[in-house]
Amino acid sequence: MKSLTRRQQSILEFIEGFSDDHSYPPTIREIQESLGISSTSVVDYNLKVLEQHEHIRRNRNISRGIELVNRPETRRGVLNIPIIGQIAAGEPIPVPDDLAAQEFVDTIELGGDVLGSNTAGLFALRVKGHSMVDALINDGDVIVLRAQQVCENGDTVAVWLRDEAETTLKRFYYEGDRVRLQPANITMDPIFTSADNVQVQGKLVTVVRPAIQ
Amino acid sequence: MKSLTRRQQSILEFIEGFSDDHSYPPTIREIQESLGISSTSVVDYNLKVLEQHEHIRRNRNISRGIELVNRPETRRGVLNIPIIGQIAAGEPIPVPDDLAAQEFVDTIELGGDVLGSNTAGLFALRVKGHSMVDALINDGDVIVLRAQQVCENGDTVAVWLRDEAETTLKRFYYEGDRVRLQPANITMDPIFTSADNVQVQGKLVTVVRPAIQ
DNA sequence: AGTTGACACGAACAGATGTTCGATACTATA
DNA sequence: TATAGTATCGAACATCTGTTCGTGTCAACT
Repeated sequence: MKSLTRRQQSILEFIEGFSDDHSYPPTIREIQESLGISSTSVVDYNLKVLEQHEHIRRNRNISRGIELVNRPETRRGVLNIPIIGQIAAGEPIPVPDDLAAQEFVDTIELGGDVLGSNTAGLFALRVKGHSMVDALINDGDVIVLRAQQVCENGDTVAVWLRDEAETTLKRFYYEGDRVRLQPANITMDPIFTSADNVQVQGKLVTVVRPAIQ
Repeated sequence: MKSLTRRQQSILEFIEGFSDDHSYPPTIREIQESLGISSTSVVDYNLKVLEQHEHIRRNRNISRGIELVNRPETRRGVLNIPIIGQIAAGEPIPVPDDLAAQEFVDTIELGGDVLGSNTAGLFALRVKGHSMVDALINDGDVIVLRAQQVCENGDTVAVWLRDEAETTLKRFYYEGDRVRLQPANITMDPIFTSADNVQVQGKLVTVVRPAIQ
């Protein structure tokens, strides 16, 4: 690949800088004036070169139709999970539907490496109280769940225990007609209950204990 | 704050979606046509409302001059913390200097909202073993530390206990000539030791239990 | 000298785009 | 009913903006 002219390089850099400052790319004339180029056609010419070298992509007849390719900042991979409510032992788990009308939702920002591959249907809850120490989860922790009503053996899930009227977070195992709920803390004993007493609300994906100051 | 009209909400969502698909915001007419609105002035009217509610910022007489505010994806503040090693009860804590020669370091990607304001000198360690259940930290968790040799009362710190030759993670309290190390798990008892037996290695900032599949 | 290709220049055109204005419909309230 | 506030509509206007075209410069090569 042929290397870029000084002018082409500075145009590329300007586009990057401009896109960072604003949330949109520059127009041809903005490039022209900022770099002191005498004509828009010069910018156009060099943009065509940059396009051939696949540094940018252009959408014709579209204002500001310049897209940067290979832009690391453009890479997805950072997700904002909405924290849609709290989770406490004695309360049912809020589910994503509840946030339909909500305007301002707190979010937690996590990289894709933390969340794993499947990032669909994720939501987060802030844990209130010390009821989940057996899952090694502290007061104030944020847990990220995937909304689902069924799960596989071995999944760590948030379940609502109907008889006990409480929420808990355990590993889930079908064992014949009953269910074994195994705490993550290996020093603690499992609880057994009937299958129709447990209502799976979501599968645990990640736990975050945010900024301890 | 007054809540948004259905139309205003869909306009906002369209701008977000459009900005994600392309790397630039839509024009007023693109909003109009995509949402089946009869006139550009309606879009303009509603954009003004969105601007007053500070959902967007507008640059006048500028094509595609719509900037999304509070756009988490646009915010900087995503940090890659290097995971420089493991932490286990029986081993000293690796410190950032050790990674001088390292080329390939695993990292963990966290948003600024998780890390708090001071993000200088952060590094991460993967926890090996169940020796830190008393700090509600599981095998496989990643802890983010700030490298420092001193700390204040109440800080949760990673310390090396010389006599016991082990690493632990506790809240730290000077008490006269001795030190009280308090587990995060409220059901467990503190340990007391002399001040010169404890060597502070870093202050705990965040704990992450990555992707439980 | 002549040719070629890369790059630049200036001007003009056509369409894209933000803005504005007058008018209308709807709703809640006095 | 009258009034005010909100939301919508259609049209026109003034720029903004991408594109194109003819021309010019310069270095490399024949």
